Amino acid sequence: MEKQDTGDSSMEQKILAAAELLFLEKGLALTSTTEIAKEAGCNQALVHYYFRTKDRLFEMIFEKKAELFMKTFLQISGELLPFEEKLRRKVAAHYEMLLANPQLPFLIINELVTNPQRLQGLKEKLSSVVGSVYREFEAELAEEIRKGTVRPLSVADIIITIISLNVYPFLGAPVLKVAMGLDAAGLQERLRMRKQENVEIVLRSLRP
Amino acid sequence: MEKQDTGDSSMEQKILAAAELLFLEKGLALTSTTEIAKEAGCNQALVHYYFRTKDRLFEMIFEKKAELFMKTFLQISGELLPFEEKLRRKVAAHYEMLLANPQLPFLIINELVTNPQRLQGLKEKLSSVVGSVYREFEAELAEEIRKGTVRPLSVADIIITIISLNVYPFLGAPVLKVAMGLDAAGLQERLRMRKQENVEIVLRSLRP
DNA sequence: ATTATCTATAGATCTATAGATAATGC
DNA sequence: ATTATCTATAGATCTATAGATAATGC
Repeated sequence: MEKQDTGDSSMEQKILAAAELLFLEKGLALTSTTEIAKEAGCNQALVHYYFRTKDRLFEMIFEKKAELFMKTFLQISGELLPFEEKLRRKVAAHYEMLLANPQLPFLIINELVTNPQRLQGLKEKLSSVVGSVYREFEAELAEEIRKGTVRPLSVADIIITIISLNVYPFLGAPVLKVAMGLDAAGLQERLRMRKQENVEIVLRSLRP
Repeated sequence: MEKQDTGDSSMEQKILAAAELLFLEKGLALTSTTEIAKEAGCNQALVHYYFRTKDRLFEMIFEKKAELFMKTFLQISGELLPFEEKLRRKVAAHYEMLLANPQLPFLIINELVTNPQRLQGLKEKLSSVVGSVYREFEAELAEEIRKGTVRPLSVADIIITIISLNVYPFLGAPVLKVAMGLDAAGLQERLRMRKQENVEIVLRSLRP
């Protein structure tokens, strides 16, 4: 038998996992280190022993999640596909990332609204990667507009459309749930079906 | 000279206004009664004298705002207009309400995610009014679908589309600002231009 | 008299650290 | 020896209330 892998079960990892769970649920301000310790199964001092401050712990989790949130658009690029098909896949991939991480939008929006200076760090971290993809998409879009297969639109507008359609249902989930009288399973089902609808709406929004 | 109108300048009103300002900015949890008092220009005990608990004060503001947020769709109904024109106006009116209250979506989403039981009260308060408008819209939509002027879609899907497109830009404002390198004025400008685009996308999403 | 406002404070957090003890690796 | 974990606590909030004083309405 190999030595048991402690990578996921060491107390440090347990604290990280507990913090992620709670931060995703309630955000930074409403989660106490006492609660994190309880969830992880240790005392509160240990949280500080490993991560020094609550803010540093949060930052580690937040940066990882924010990167995930913002980088999804990159995944499909580079492949040799027609514009429409590539876009279709990007929208779907973004939506699938959200289905797998439904609490992500809340974490990010909540934190960036209440604590805008956290954006600065993110910006520097992401601008180089995001910038190149943005320019690639911009060039492809210009070509489509020139050919007349897409109506004149800015990249920014298209991205806002995609993110709005994909992200909002997850942010508004509690409202949707009550407004439509759904339980957790019904909500899940509805969210799953929304993917195709979003792809469809995005494509329609581009037609000349 | 008339006696000065104290309706807006009484300390009670000042506290309410200060609380609204701060709750909209940071939500319930991050706003202290001490801060509200300071903003209103009194001491902290007075906040409790008038409103007993922070939660009751929050609830008064929240319910008013939530009603505003959810009732906008009602405004255009009843008028004798073709379906498309009515929808056009509803989407625009909803967006204009958001332009006038850009922090509203954050307040509501933030609170409903972190404190879902607050939904119960809202549900009872709104279901009767919202229900009737919903059914009216449902009937009109069914008629359009029968005529073949709108592709088969559920009311729920259309409402999700509208709310997603309209609400998200305001929730994501901090991200947009950084992502596009805009200042406050540039953001304002971009948000204003988005109204027409949203109306356009909604109408395109319905075509058969 | 009643209502509005203030000062002071009890009691409940919560974060971060100091210092003691237990576990581990050499 | 070093690292992990615990207990205890200082110091900083923050909410809510009690009780004193000032302002107002009759």
